[in-house]
Amino acid sequence: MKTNTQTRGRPKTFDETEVLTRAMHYFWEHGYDNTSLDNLLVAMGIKKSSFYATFKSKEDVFSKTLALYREQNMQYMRNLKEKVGPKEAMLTLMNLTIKELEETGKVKGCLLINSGKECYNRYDDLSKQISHEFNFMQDMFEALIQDAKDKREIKNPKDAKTIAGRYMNALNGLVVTIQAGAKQALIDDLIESLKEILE
Amino acid sequence: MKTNTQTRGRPKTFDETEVLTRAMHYFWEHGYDNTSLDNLLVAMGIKKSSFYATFKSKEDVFSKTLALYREQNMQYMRNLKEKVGPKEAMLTLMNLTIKELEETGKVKGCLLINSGKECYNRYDDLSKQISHEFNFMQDMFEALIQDAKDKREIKNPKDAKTIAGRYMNALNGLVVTIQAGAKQALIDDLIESLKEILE
DNA sequence: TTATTTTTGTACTAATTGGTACATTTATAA
DNA sequence: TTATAAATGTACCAATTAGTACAAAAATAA
Repeated sequence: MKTNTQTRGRPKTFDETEVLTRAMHYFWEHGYDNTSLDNLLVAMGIKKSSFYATFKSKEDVFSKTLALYREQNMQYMRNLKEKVGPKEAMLTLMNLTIKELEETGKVKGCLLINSGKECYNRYDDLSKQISHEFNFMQDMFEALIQDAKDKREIKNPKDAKTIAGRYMNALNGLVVTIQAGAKQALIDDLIESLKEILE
Repeated sequence: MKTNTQTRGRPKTFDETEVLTRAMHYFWEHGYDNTSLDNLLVAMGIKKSSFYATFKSKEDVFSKTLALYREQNMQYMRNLKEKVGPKEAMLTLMNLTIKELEETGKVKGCLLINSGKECYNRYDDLSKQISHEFNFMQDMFEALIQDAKDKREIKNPKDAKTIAGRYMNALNGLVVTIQAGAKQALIDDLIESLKEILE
């Protein structure tokens, strides 16, 4: 069992997860196609030569950021649940979108949903991966709702899978509705309908 | 009042609305950015020179197809309502998506919603137009729901604007959920939830 | 020092993009 | 026939795209 990570030659100066996280945020903001390699390199803070020495391609990096997004989100939700309970953790997903809209006038939406739409029928491998990550996260939401039901935070008699599915569907709907330029009154009512689902 | 549309020179051989309709379907299938001018020309069935003699730019054509989409949809809904009543007309929107999924394994979604997501924060003029067309259609849906309520087809005591907003939101959510690769069980329940909104 | 590895810098490729220029052909009215 | 407008065909443009090649510099272990 050698823990000797010291190898000969110049040591790596950047952390792979760190640059992938930066890439993830750039893809999240701009989408996959609309992210040029040059801009991506600036966002990641590494040069083209280092990029291709570390990763296979732009698609490879995008794929890794999708996995990272799912992973970081699930970690975030686990922590949040410990702090504020499962129902409040679910409501936080919605509240983050509301806050983002109030503060910036825009919403980015879920990276997986955005990428699903963008890659649908165009990038087979990515689409399959997105489906996998999406269902993984959906299962986590279901578990959260089940937890909230067990704790009597949610009275809704429907089963957890149904509640989680409808809540996330309405939330993802809200994002595209905002992005299509809906009026505030409609947005406000959709927020109200989201709360009702978790009652 | 001269109705003499006959002008000197070679008469136009293509109908503007016809080629715009073809352009609309291509944009609907592939999105704005992912539609290259060359492919668009093939879809429209005209040559580049005719294209630029008739339209200003690719964006100009896209903008015109967005208006056309809204117009054709509203016309379609008007006719449908006369035939099957307002509630059934609304349900048809959902049924068309279900049928499309069953028959082709894919869903295109609403052109305005798709374009809203694609143009959001990138194409200012288009975004503004999309917002306009979207709210125009949303108002029509509200009127349809009101009609259905007046005819006692819908018992839901919530006001028409709320019901229309929630129904369309859930339907647009369903599309992105499918495109993200959701499992059939989730899709089926979301369809059930859509029906419940119109009860 | 020397071997090794990372990182950088520069130059390049081939393909694709939306759009322009312009001469030629075709179909009509006068 | 002649003037006119529509349509075609061909050639071009400058910018951008993801990705490659390779030499040089920098940082470490041995």
